[in-house]
Amino acid sequence: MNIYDVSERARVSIATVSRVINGNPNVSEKTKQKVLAVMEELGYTPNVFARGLGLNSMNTIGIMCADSSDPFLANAVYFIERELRKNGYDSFLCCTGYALKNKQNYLSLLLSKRVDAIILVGSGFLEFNKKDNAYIIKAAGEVPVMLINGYLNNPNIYCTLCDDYQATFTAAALLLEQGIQNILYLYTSKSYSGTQKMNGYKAAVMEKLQSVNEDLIQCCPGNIEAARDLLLRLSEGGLKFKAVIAVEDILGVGAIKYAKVKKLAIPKDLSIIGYNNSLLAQCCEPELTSVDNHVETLSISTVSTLMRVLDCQKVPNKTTISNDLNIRNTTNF
Amino acid sequence: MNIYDVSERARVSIATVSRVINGNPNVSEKTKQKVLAVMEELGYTPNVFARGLGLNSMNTIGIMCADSSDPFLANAVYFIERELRKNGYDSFLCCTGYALKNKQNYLSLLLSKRVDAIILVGSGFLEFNKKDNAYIIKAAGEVPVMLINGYLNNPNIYCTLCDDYQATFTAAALLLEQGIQNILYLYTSKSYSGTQKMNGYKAAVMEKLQSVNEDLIQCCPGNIEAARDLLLRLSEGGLKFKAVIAVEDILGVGAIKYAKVKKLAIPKDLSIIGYNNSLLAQCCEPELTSVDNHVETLSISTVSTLMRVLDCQKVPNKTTISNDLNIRNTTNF
DNA sequence: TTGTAGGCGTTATCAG
DNA sequence: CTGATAACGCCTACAA
Repeated sequence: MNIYDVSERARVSIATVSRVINGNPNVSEKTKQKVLAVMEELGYTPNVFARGLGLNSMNTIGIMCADSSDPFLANAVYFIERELRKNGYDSFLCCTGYALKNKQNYLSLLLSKRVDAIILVGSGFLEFNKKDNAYIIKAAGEVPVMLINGYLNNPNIYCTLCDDYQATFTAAALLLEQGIQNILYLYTSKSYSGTQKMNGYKAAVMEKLQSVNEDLIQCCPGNIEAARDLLLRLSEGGLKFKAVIAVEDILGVGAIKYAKVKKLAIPKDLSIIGYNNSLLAQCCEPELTSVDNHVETLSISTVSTLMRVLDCQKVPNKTTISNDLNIRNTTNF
Repeated sequence: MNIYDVSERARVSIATVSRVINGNPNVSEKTKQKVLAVMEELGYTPNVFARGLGLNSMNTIGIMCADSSDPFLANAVYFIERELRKNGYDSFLCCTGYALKNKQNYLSLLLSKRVDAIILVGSGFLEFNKKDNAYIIKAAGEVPVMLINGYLNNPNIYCTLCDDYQATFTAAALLLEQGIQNILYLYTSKSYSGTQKMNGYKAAVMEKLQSVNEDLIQCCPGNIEAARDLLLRLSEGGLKFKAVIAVEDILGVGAIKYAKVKKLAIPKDLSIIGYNNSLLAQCCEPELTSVDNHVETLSISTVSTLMRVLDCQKVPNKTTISNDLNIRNTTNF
């Protein structure tokens, strides 16, 4: 079943069929209807390979995401897909994991599939060591690369970020204003957005207290038990803290579990602020105050920027989305 | 940059280059090394379109998933992707939403991309009205279709399911054995797996009590507030229940929130069992007893079945994975 | 072991 | 408005 079958049955040339398929106006209405009818009758669909061979494009965007079971990333992917669809683009999704080698492999795999652009979802794609980002910059030589929550100032790379610095700055400032001085900061990685968040926290503390206690800045694996146990150890080690700011809701939940073990009242003895405003924040008890980073807006903005890039319009290299605090019951705001 | 450039530079024919690319043994080691070196030097990658045009395959599997922000589905997609990768296949992911029309569109879109098979993740793809499943059966005429948590007995359709009937039967039986007779059953839809779950519940109740009180079977949208409010309304309407079996963890969390409002002790006044053993079950307080439906096993089994199908082996039309109860603190087991 | 040539299904350029 | 024909890049008989 190909264009020849259609042309034969419709008694026209394949060129005419091709014109009808592609909405070329240089076809008489009558011929067009005839061809359309035959295509319908035969259930004909153009072969994407043959088409791609000529056009060298499949109208497809590659999406990379380190872990689609991370609720924040999953949401972002969902919205991005939806927006791409609206614009007539399909997408490949790759769940790469966090290993650099894998990320590189998947990226070249996508390029080898001749995608029209690549979207990297989540700050996990930017390595601390700048040399390790070379593969992204190289890819941008072939197709536009969109970065969500990461920043790389290079040609053909476009970044959309939420203002993580402002978010943790505000969160810390609110706690400090209540007279809470020992704020424990829990982070998982020093990615670009991880660094932004930490800087926001430090700046707020600096502004109010003129110095930062590095003991209050702790790295922790991203699961409930690890966070809970880390806090228990720190507390037993003599560290004093009256509040926790966590860079992910799941760590915030860990802090709640810690409070439960130690029989601390929330927020009286311990205030807790999570990040991402995910479902987890509503599930726990008490419900978690959390930074809402507007993942839907972020996704929509990314896709709309990409569409303009593909349309050869001039667009800014960096777009920042503000975020705000969703206040629930783990803080006394 | 194409096969001709390579052949020219390596001073061999394109056929030889093609042989090297495809690992054909009929190439002298010396020639092979020369070609390999040139390919490396030029950074050559075969064009997938040209390749697909001849072979009519891209080594790509289409995955459809109603909502990748649903934790259960997101997990399944993650594992499926991983397994496909291991087997040398790439994948398209489509997040279709729940509207029939969209599902149909995405399916034909995937077929038009010439995927080698299609995996439908989640019971959300089987409609109650059998006629509405015709598009799936039709697709199976072109490529193998894998169904996860759905069952359709048709040629070229292969189903992998968790034993939902057994799961709810066991859950209900355990509660009944404790003397709890009024078990409220919360479901979200009458999909295939939804029906299986309900039948399991009913069978257990029938066996013990010889009759089922239909008032105890309630449909509820899949979010915390809806579940909480529904239970509040039912309770105020005079309905008595000492336990809740929910077909999703999120509804179980809703039940916990309900108990909190009514100041009911868990599990003393109200036992609750969730489903999927998701992260949510660990986040809430008390932590939720939940059916673990082994999503990783389910995914692995699906992909391995698919690989055998693509390898033209004879495989069963239906594979069932057993599941078990992860007992936490919302029950007194 | 290597090379030649035909075919895969479209699109696009010309010529009519 | 329509048709013939040359790309597009690869694979694979078949021939040497």
